[in-house]
Amino acid sequence: MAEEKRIERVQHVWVRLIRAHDNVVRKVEAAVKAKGLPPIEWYDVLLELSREGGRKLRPVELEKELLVAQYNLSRLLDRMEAAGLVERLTCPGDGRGQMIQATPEGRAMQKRIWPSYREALEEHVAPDLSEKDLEQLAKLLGAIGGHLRPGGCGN
Amino acid sequence: MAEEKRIERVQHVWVRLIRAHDNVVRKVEAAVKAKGLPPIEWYDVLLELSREGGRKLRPVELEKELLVAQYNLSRLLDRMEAAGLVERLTCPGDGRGQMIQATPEGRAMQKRIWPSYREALEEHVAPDLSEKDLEQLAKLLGAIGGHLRPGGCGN
DNA sequence: TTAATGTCAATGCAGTTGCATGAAACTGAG
DNA sequence: CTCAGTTTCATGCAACTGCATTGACATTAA
Repeated sequence: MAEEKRIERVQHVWVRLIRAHDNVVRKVEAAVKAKGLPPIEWYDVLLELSREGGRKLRPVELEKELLVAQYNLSRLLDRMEAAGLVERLTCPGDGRGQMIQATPEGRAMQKRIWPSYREALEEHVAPDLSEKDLEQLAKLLGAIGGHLRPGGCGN
Repeated sequence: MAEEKRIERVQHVWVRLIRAHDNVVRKVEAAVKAKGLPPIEWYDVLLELSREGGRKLRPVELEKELLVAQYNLSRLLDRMEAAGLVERLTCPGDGRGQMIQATPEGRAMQKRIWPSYREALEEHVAPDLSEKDLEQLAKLLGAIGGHLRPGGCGN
């Protein structure tokens, strides 16, 4: 019965987590796409590569930062490379690996995406929640997911 | 500056919402799949069909309940029908539509899935949160997503 | 009734994901 | 050094998704 009560609450969280995620992600993606900008994951890659004033990263590292499966990242980088936003450099000291680096176009694209992205977040992520609630929600969600670096524009 | 503070918090929520969702969904799906059971969306369909002691639903209605795109639902039902879990009946009074109904196998499958599903939820959704926190989290998430019916086993 | 419009569901196609595997390169024990 | 085991990244294939469209029927207005 204490058990019953618990599972019920867990279910509430489960259902609403999925619903909230769908709701928010769909809206933000739609807003960004509506401006003719690339998908959010592209931004995430570019953001990671722009940290600390621009850096090279191994795909393996990106994988961990971004929570993307290896084969998906491989193909995501294919697409971004084809679009001229990132380069694959040979990796000194490890012949298997590579270093991924944003091209100038990639950096420009990141800067170009950010305003729209930011606007979409403000508009669609919890527009009705108070500052206090936002903070509380972030804290509770943080207890569920692993840790993640802050988002933003990288500046 | 008040604006700055706000967007920062919004971003925290955004990032953690995605991270939490990924984390939880991936684990629950993996756990259920590991037992050779069908994907979660199949359960969701069967659950909806089992409410109120078993009912027929139009795809359009399922669509709204389940937050699935029309074309995806159409094909999801293809698969479930092929697996013998649901039937498409002709819809009296509307020649375009159809009524979806769980077969006996479908109802059996739903009952068979539930224990594993429940166990996975208990284990992977917020295992470290107190009852109070769960309730709070559900409330805050509820403010973000639209409303949704409770999950569970339908009994 | 008819014509225009709207709703329900299916489908072709291209793009994406998951899974399993493979090839190349690194590592470390002997 | 050599070989077994591991890590890094790519890829063939099947399944799934999103988008656009179609076809069938329903509804409304005239």
